[in-house]
Amino acid sequence: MAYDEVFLALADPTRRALLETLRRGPANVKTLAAPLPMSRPAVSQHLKVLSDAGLVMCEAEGTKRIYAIDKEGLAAVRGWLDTMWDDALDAFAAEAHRRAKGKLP
Amino acid sequence: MAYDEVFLALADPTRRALLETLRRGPANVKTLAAPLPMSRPAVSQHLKVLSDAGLVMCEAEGTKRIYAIDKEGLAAVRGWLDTMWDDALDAFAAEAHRRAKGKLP
DNA sequence: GAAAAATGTAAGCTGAAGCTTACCAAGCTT
DNA sequence: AAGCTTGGTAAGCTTCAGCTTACATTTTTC
Repeated sequence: MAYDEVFLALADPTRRALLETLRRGPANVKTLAAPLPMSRPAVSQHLKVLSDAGLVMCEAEGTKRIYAIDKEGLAAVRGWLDTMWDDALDAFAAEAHRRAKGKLP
Repeated sequence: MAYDEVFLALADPTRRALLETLRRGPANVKTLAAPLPMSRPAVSQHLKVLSDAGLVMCEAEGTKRIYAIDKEGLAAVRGWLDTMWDDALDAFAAEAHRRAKGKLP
């Protein structure tokens, strides 16, 4: 799993807006592009980035492409954050203990 | 809270590497820069981005600046992801229900 | 107080991300 | 089958992120 792709995908506000729309359920490209202040091809490009990152998946339905959130990508980010969070808590506790024991600031 | 800054900060592999080092406890700039394949000023710039995003905090100690993980930034990202996750689960369940009830694919 | 250590900042370069327009492909509709 | 709808892709432009070198600043040390 490439964290680089996932975080880079999440770094763009337009792509996060797309995800927030898809939060409520699947949608096709035209619907997704409608409220956004940019051209439809731009939205297609954003969707490709999200798709490559594993954050959304696509299913053809006639001429339409129905996009939906792919939980795998989100799970990966959650895992990374959880590890970071737990270790940071441990390090924080250890640091506090070290300070309380040794040199008081 | 500016998600833009946080996600943009996390999008860079060097900055994630810095966070993974800080996971194990606070460190100064020289120590953080040592294993990285770039100049020390570059690392300083990365630390500024992380700091602006609220992901790390800094404390002066003599001429040294001790950087440490700031849990607030991480918490913000976790919150965003959790909301996304929960809503995506609901939407997924609703979609499955809709399909099972109405037109079977 | 002069030299050294640690670090932030400015200026400049390079590559890549994001947008647009134009074009192409595939499926409905009549 | 001719035309409309939907949407992916290519080429080109512009802006910005990230790196480097050079310089300024602050605190410690001798």
